[in-house]
Amino acid sequence: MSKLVKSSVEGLKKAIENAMESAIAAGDLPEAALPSFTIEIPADTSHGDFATNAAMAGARAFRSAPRKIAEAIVKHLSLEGTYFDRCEIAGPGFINFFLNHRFFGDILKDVRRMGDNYGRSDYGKGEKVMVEFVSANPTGPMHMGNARGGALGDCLAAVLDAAGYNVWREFYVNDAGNQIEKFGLSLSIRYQQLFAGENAPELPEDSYHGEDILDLAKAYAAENGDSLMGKTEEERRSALVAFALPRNIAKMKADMKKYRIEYDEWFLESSLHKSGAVKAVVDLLTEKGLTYEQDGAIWYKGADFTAKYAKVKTKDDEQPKDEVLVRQNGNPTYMTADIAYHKNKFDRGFSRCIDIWGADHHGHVARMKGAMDAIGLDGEKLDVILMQLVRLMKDGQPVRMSKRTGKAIQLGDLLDEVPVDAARFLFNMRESSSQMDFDLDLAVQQDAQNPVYYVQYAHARICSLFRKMQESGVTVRDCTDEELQKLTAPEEIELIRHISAYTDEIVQAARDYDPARITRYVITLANLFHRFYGACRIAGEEEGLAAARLLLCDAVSTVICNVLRMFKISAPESM
RNA sequence: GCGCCAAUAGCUCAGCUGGAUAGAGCAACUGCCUUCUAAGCAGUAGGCCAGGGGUUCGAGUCCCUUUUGGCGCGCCA
Repeated sequence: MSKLVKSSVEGLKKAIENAMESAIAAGDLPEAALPSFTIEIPADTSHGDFATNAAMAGARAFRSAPRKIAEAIVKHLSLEGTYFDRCEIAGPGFINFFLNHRFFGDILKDVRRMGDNYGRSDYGKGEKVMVEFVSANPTGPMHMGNARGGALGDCLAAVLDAAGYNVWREFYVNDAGNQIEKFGLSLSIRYQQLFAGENAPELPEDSYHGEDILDLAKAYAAENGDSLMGKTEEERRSALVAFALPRNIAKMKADMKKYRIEYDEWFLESSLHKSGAVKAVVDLLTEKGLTYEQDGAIWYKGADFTAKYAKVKTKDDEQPKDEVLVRQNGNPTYMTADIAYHKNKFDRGFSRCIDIWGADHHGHVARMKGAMDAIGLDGEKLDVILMQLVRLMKDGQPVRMSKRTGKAIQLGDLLDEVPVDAARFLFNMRESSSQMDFDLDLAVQQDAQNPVYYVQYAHARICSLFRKMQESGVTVRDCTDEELQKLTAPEEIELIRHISAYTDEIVQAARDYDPARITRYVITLANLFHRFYGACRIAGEEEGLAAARLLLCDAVSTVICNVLRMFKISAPESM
């Protein structure tokens, strides 16, 4: 919360508690432990600026009707030294509080003073947190789901940063394991098909059928000819993977950069295998007596650890299954590497790790958290955000997005068509837990009906207004309290009230891992501004009032810019 | 079968740890530019918050259940 709002709310809470104590002492309320109650902002402003349910919450403790309790509280309430100048009892027993007008002026002064830093807080106390997101397989191009994950992860990281966390963005590259095997196989067959025609093997059903594989094989052939035809299958695959993988990774980096996402680190899974960290996990679990061998594979006895984070199966015949750590063929599974990866993260000093996964990975969540406990870490410190998958809609019809069909719209294609501003904004309008349709037609529309333009337009309008005022020598300036008192129109008050909530919105978005909250916030801010703009004029008004309104516009501009900058969306000065 | 996510206006979705008369944007209809950007504003209309139980001062919100949709339950990742 901004300091002003915070001190107002905390001061109010204290005042109410004091009032209850006084009421008890005076015999107006029976002896009882003080109930816990909340202070909230009423939806309807005629119910005051803040309201408390203290009287209703205390109905049971004080064994009395809420309105009677409210009367006792109000009788002993002192608003001395707070921003509130009156209160009233309403409805079933709410006590509504009305802010002194001085509060609104002070908010504007606060915004002007803090500027780019308005909205930032020390809520996170500098805690080191990692947000790992996208982490797409490097075996093929990124898709729509990665576009949502990218916008979500990057903006969540930005929100955490603004809320006072020390944030690290990371991309985990699965450049090892089965998928890479399959990648090599697919490349090898495509390569052979280029030279051997009908004599070449067919692509197996479960390999990669996308055009990108063929393109990579062709690119290799163009540079190196048919030299691999005479080599062994193993040599051919490793040469092709060594050629293709860096290209795919470079493409992912380029796409992410185009999407305005800069990672602190691209972490290679292969490094965990090379360093022995994966094997060390198996050894560690074995030391703890949590492994056994069966059918030539090494298994993890993790059912009890997993159970802590998942609902336990009720039926006796459905025991939670153990997991394979090392396959019969000697290769560790994805899970083993992932345990090693998360151990590595915590070893690097992150006190909290946030992973953004597609909803199709939800079965993995409880296992990974449990595994953290199993290796002596704390599964509670691993937070997984499950993102429901995106459906791409075009002409009202869903477009399929399978990597293997080769027909799917890829992230790169999307960014060629859709402006980055629009993509980042639209993907952050829905909270991660809801399935969403991405309307391609709407996103591509640059002129109208696209919410990102609604917000940008509010900013451009303010800039234009400033230019206009500048022509007659008027610029934004500090205002006296007396001048700020002139902002009394409902449109002005509503707008300032919303501005005052910004810092708290960021804290809540950080707490809930929900950056979409800020997107909605800024849309509402734009809406309130447009209403204000329609109702209140500046040019031609009395000088003091004009100056106060100009300061209000400046505060709106500051908040819109701060949001858009945080989300890496441009804020044009004219449209 | 078991589990995860969801179900709110014609459509897409908000609704903050349970609060007062359930909101917004599209779409529809009616108004508003000789004055700061009409990419805007004001207004009208639109609802058994999927159904049914329960918890309490009070439920769209919490619990149980039914129905419907999406996604999982691999020596895949």
